[in-house]
Amino acid sequence: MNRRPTIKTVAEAVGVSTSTVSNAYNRPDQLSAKLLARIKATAEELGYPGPDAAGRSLRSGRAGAVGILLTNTLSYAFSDPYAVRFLAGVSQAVEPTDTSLVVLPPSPEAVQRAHIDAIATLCIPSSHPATRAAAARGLPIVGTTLPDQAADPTGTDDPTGTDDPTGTAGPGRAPGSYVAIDDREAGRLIGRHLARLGHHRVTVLLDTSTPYGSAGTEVGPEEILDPECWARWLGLREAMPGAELSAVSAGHNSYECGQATAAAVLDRQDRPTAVVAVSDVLALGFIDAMRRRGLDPGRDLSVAGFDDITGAEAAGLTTVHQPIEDKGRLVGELLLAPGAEPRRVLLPIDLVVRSSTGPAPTPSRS
Amino acid sequence: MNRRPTIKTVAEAVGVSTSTVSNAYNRPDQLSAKLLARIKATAEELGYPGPDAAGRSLRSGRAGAVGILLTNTLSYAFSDPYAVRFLAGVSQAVEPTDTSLVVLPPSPEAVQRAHIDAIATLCIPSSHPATRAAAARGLPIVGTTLPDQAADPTGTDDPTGTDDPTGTAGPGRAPGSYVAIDDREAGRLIGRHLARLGHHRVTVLLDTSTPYGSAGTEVGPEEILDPECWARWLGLREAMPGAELSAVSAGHNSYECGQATAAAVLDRQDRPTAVVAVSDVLALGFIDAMRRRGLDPGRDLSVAGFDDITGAEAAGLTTVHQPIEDKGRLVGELLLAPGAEPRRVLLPIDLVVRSSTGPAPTPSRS
DNA sequence: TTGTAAGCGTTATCAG
DNA sequence: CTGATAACGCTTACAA
Repeated sequence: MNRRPTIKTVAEAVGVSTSTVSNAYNRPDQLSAKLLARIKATAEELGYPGPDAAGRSLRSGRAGAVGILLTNTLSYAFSDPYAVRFLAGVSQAVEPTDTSLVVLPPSPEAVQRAHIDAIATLCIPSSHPATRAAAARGLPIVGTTLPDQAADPTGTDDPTGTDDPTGTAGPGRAPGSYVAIDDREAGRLIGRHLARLGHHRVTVLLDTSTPYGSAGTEVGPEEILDPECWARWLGLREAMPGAELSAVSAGHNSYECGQATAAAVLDRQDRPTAVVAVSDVLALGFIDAMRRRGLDPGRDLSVAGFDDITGAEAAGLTTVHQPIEDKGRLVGELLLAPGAEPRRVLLPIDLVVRSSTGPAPTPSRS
Repeated sequence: MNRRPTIKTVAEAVGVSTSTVSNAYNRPDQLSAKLLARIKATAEELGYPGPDAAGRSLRSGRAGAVGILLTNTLSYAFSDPYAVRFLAGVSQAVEPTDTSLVVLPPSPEAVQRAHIDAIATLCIPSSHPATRAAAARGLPIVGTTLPDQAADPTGTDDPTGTDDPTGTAGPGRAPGSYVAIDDREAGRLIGRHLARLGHHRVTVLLDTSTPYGSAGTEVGPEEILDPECWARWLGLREAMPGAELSAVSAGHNSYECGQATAAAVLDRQDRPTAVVAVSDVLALGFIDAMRRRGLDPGRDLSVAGFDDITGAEAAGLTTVHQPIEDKGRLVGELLLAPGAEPRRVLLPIDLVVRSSTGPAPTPSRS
């Protein structure tokens, strides 16, 4: 039983040097057609499977893969429609280049061990240990949120050449590349919409993928400070200065958690007139729970979400639309071409009013 | 501007040998607590991000990742509910071990370059070039279909120690590890069900991820020979010996293709009394198209699918249930523990009769 | 067009 | 508990 054949085995068998064999795989045009054929043939014969991935990337410094760093468990990535859609977009971009996609749980260890050339962060703050691990490795990072001070809503696609070498922008690092929407503005859109409808008492459903509060618990505004994570909430508050806002932690970001949280919210004494979930999945779960109780979303209680995922339309959910798949695709493109200058892309959003929101009931407590 | 720090940089800075630094990361218990702390500290200080992935795996032979090889494009993986669910299962298994998940398009190149320790194939035949590439690399492979001669339906979970060293089993290779359902039996379940309902003329909707026929085309039975891919069809035929079976290629496996194919099938002169789609997505799309035309599934035409994905219940789709997520989880487990002996797991299936199938209309052509 | 030689960063082995 | 040494399999200037 021999050991697995290497480039050397093949070279010896053919009677050429290892570099020639290497070239046969990496620069086929540098060889005479004859030789190339002969090499490929004996390689086949010997059962040489082609250049070893580890050896190759140790030498070349490239891994041929990009990573997506998720907030939650891996399996979460496959249960959240938003994440799934986003990943589909990334795939579209990387596929033609024979680059593979590595999905990563939010663990610094996993990030360290991953064989990747660049990494994108999905809903995970830049302060998270796993994100830091990526930065420490010196990997090009592409974010999916606006950095800190919710930037000026200049317009779509603004790859300003204006580099900020001093990094005076935020606390610490200069904001890198990203593809994002203006989440704060999205919050404002919903806020203005609800205000216009006369809502004064609204509850916000937050997911607690980031460690603020725990499921079902009420969350005080002072805990919601990271603008990178809670831009939507901040925008909402901004647009409804007079309203009585409360926040409830819904657990993690899923349909089931949306359903479960409904119980807590609907039974409250001072039931709000509107509920805003930080994501559509949560909102859809909430709506489902309402219907099961015989409540009519938009009449008995207004519900709004964010993202406009598949299913939002069917459910009549008022939400803020964003081009999820495009976002993924653009992220994929940035991942593949990690230029020196950070690139920044701002995607357009739209308020989509459907039947789940309606005028606030008149103040007379039913 | 220095080059990126390595294990050596750290070793020199601390004044120890590289092996000690390596141990600090791989066998922390082999060091005095003091030294370990000192090493970690200077590593931090120097910005050493921990052992480099490429170097480490070149030396150790492990990549710390497993791959999933898909039939279709990468983005397909994220649009097919079956695949998504399966991947969620795999994730659950691998996540606790800090192993990452690499999703691979069906390209031999991608398989060769991938940094993985084992690979699972999802709906891709073992004869496919990409699968062969994996075999050539000597990667442990876990399949998700029964090898060739649809095995004896012994029961659930039958990790027979009975190795077949001579490989007399099939044409060529001995069947390796797999986690599968008896797809042929699944076909029989549907077939018997339809036969019992009096159906004689049925059309099968096939996806053409494997290169038999092209979208919308009628497919002759002689082309449908690979039992690994079309076990469901074979089982169906087996259970309906008297019936007039036709097969239609639906393009790829998606809701949209199911919808589109409906047009072709419903307009036919000799419209069948029942349609069996090889997957639920296809069937759900088909049903949707029927409803849009004012046709009532189960009354005007019976429709059945396979897999019992999320949404099948809501649509009232008759189908064969299989534990998709468990399948993924089990595959993940086999991937992590690639023993020498192939392990084989057969998962249980159930016919789930819902409203989309009903008695065949009486022979009088309406 | 092909060969030579020098590592890439790590870890296993074995000795101290 | 720590250190020296030798690979691991490959790529890439550069030289022939």
